[in-house]
Amino acid sequence: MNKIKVDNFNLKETLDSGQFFLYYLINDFYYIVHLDIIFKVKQEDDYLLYDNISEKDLVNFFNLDIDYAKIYQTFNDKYLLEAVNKYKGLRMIRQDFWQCLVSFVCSSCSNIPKIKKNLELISKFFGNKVIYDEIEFYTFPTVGNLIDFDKLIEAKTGYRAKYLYQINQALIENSELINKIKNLDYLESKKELMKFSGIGSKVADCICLFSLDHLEVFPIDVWTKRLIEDLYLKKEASLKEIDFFIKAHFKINLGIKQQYLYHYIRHLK
DNA sequence: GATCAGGACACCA
DNA sequence: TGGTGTCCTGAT
Repeated sequence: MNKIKVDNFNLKETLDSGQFFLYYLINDFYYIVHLDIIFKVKQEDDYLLYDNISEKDLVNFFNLDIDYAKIYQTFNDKYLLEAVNKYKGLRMIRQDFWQCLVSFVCSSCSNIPKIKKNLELISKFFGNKVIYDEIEFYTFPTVGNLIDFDKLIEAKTGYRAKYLYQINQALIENSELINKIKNLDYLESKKELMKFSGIGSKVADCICLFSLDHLEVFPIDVWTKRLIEDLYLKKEASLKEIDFFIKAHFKINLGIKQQYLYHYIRHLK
């Protein structure tokens, strides 16, 4: 078992914050499905115990090389401070682009348990079976493998099945597209993503933030819209007004602030 | 059964 | 640029 010291990191809050879905808590370890590898990790105070992943990849996955103490200094209002007080160590996960894309196409008009179920079934139907610690897992299917429409329906993805199928086909036909999108700036990559059916503004923003390192993106869904309206504006507002407020008020580290506020508001209920 | 949801799209004005 | 109906599924 490997061990690494961490600062400002909380494994549980990070995984449970609705940014990443394919993980399982078994015997105190989180087993994480990251493309074609399954690794496990457990937190003991300021240490992570981990196995089946290199230190470099672990640090990369959990963004452990980012100095969150500095970021917390930019938290500029009482709700952010309350949030960081409660959920200190919640970090952005640096996800794989493809796994992230599939996850957030599934997320439209859905909820976390259902997205998990969709992804588990997609892995089961299109991924490979792996036995790890005598437990059966399925890897996440690689790009181009979602070629059976009926199985996508069986994975309970509903009307999103055709979106997944079409996007997968498009990526087979244009193998350079992913690399191209990865190298564009935020607005350009968002524009490219939104050319796909099934990816609108919010889903594109999530993909940009969670897998393309565009950390200044603040995705606006009904939860974040509601929280800006309820906590800050004290009135209903259009998406445009909300967007304007967010940039003017939060200024920097928008993606990370969004994550803290989102987590905070979801646990108020 | 009916309604609603962490959204997108097509169509309309 | 903004408003409405429809799309699968699962929970209530």
